[in-house]
Amino acid sequence: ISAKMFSKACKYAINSMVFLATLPEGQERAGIKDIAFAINSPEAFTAKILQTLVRENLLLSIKGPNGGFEISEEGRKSPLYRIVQVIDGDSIFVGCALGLQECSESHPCAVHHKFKAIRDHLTGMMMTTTLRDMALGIQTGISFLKT
Amino acid sequence: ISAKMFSKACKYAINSMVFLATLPEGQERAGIKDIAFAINSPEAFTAKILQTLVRENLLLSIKGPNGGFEISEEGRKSPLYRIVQVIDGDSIFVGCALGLQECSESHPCAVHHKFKAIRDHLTGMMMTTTLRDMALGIQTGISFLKT
DNA sequence: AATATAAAAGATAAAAACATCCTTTAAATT
DNA sequence: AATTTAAAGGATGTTTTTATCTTTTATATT
Repeated sequence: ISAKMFSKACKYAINSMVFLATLPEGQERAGIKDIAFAINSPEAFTAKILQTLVRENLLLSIKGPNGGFEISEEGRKSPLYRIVQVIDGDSIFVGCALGLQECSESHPCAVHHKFKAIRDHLTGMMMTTTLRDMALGIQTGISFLKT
Repeated sequence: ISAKMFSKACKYAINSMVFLATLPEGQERAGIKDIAFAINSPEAFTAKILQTLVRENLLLSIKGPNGGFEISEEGRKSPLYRIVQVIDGDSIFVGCALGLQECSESHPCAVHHKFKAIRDHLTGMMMTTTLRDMALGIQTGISFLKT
């Protein structure tokens, strides 16, 4: 058994978006093959996930020769939070750590307050982190998309 | 798809331990039926999880009439961190948020530093939170194990 | 010793997540 | 218009997680 902050689908989604964000102006489009290679993910599965991002208007997709995916206006303005929300829902940001159906200030689980601090920390970070920040790290060789 | 800080198995493990920690001196043992009822979990599945906790010496189990589970010496001294580690492993504390196999200071993912802060926050909290703390909240009616 | 109780162990099943493959649709090029 | 390219959509398969059921083992009581 293994706990995870994000699902694999979500990790692929984030890395795909970051990769697309690293592409230079004028050629900001990439096909699924290139994306999957860049982030070392299974191609078909990644394609499915990108479909969701397209449906949710974070990506644009173009069919046919020279087609591919690119980040939409909305995607460019969206915080990391939004990608997670679209793929994993927001249970990681609001759900009870111990599984209580109704966990709140008035009916808290045994670690409600301590966890709230962590969730808020996480939420704040995800709300303020942008693709641009992340892409910049990749572009300058400070951070990496694979291995 | 849904991300989760802890697996269900782990939540059941934690809640079971907390419930056992709330039992008064002299009758600190409970059977699987009582435990599962107290934390609103599936009985058979919870039993499996407790087996692991017994194997890892966080719990003692006694078979036969008046048998059941109780927290071991080691269990009583262990931080919440240990329960998670036993059931979910420590990937939540050390794993890469974006799935990089080798994610480190020298080869970081795009959110390595920001996530490190959160993981450290989480780890610190889990290392310092004790069953006793949690049980006290339950006993005083400040916090809850179910609904 | 026989019986009842309760956990351990093992087999099996259901659901969710992860993943692939094949067909269809849309767009560009010849 | 025919052909090629590439994503969308649908069906299907695999693995992991969650869950249940049955049999076995250990302990206490009669």
